[in-house]
Amino acid sequence: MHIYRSHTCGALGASDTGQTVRLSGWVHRKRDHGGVLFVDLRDHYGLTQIVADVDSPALAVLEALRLESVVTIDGAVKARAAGTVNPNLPTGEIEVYARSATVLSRAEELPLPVAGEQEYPEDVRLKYRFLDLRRATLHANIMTRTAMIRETRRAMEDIGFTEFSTPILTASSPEGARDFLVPSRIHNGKFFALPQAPQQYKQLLMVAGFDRYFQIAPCFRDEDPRADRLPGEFYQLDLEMSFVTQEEVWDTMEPVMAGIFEKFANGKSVTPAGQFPRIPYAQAMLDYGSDKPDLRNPLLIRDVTEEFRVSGFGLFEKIVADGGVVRLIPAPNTAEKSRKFFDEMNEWARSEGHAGLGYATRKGGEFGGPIAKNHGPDKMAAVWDALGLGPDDGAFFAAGKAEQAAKLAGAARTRAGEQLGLIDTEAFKFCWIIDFPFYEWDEENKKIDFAHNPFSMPQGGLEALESQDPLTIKAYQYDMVCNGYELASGSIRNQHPDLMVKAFELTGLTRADVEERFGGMYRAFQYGAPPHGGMAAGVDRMVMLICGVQNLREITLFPMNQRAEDLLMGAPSPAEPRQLRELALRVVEPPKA
RNA sequence: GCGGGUGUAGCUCAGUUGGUUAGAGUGUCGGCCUGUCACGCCGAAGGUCGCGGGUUCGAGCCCCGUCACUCGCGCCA
Repeated sequence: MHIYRSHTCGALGASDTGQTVRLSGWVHRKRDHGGVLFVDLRDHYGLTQIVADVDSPALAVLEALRLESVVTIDGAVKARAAGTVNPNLPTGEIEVYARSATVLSRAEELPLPVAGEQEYPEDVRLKYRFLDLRRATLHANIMTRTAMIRETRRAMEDIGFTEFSTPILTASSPEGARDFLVPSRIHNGKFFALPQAPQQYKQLLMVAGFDRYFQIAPCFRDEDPRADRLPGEFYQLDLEMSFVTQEEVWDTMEPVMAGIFEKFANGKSVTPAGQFPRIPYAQAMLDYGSDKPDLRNPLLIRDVTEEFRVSGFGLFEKIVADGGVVRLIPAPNTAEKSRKFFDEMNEWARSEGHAGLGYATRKGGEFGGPIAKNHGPDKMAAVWDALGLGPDDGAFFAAGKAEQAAKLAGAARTRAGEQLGLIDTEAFKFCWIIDFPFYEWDEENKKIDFAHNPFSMPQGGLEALESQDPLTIKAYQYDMVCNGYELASGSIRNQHPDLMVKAFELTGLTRADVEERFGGMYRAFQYGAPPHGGMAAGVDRMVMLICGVQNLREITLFPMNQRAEDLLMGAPSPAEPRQLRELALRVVEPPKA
């Protein structure tokens, strides 16, 4: 017999009754009845109940053992008596009567319980991540993550994509996020950068003629994290295609993404491939107040600017007169909601830094609230009729400059949908947000800057760049959005050197700047570059959605904390003086003690 | 860098208007228990109420500062 096990802890069933077996695993739980002891023995595959009574030498061994110690059990499979079968356990029809128990590794008192799902402080979980990872939910999430990545690879290869690994030590990109730098020993004073994304490499692969590339790519950005944004490093499904239009990218990737989600959605509905709504950016900002709308929320923002151009409500009238807008967020069937509900929404808006969120209540056709009083019931009724709102529908109002009002309206739409229980939690609703603006106004530096990817193709090409107001130019640039999360971002790339230079010139850079900063790609485009485009999808976010968790740490093996520290490995840490000497580096501000 | 929330036993949390000795559950340790599966019963240990200052006869509770964690804003082409 194998020295550690004949079966795993998830393998035995009624048909194995009578067999002599050997199991190894962790002591998950103990139930000590004095004369008889039950141990739930756990491994990766499952739990098996071990029994030891006074006739077994295993009793004394197991009684003295702490939870999470590792043991080998020799014993016999016994069918459980009627009434003692555990229907909640796959191995619940049997138990193993222990003849002997061999301790392989003793556990100290645990800083973190493995059995059960009690919440535990983040720092303890991260410091003892190896224990945390034994816990059932996290363990299963990690397996789901790996299964999803395997499925992604299979799906991409099935439709003719080839996976390539691109360099991790590469050049700093002057645009975008803060880089992680790696000092060069051979070239003192010079630095590698870890890639924020394989963007330039994948475009070079298209120039090199590989046609369809993908990679489950590690990406590195030295920016502050969020619950849905890991500090330091994360993974993307990165892909690029040659000789394609943006519609072909969408048509190619809808089946891949819908397919992965359907496979792991566990009964939840998924927007079918071929039916992802394609919503222009400007429309999304009007209807949802966001470029990553949650389509599970049925509420639609309405523009009521014209209705308040002449109004007894002086505040809104003035805002409209000053060129601002008024947006309405319906609050359906809120006649029975207390005043408190509406007031709390207003307080919330103020706490988010907005001037305030107006509201009007309606009950049986009667309007309430200050906006309705001042605007007048007849004019309010006209608004309600025009928008098709009902006699028991209230509404929230966001007024101000177009951009701020849209942002507030979008946040209020999300919050109202949540508070009113309108979000369908059993669905994954996908859409594309398309036609992003190519440029935006950089208020800080008082200049035009790229709104998104500077390598995107502007719609209208060179002609648009030369003749149009830059801020009105759109890009062949798109995001894939699911349930309010930006899951992927992509574009058709600009592969014409002159067009590229012109695009950068409008942001204040020169041809020489472009040649210097993007030399490799600029050179590549001189020697026959195919039209190409692609996208990159956040693998971590996909797994997070499927696992139904709100935080990326619940689906990541060894995450860093919010201050970008690895508490398990103790990173980052000071460098040895010898290392610094070799690199010709000096730490000028010593780390705080 | 900025804003919100939290901080009380190892952990999850309660603690009234500022009032005597700060509690519960869980875990740990000890004892009992032959059919449990979140086993049960008895007992014990375990607290600088994050830290510093202030107000007060009296502070876990009020005020100021600070630190940590966390969520968000900035940032993330």
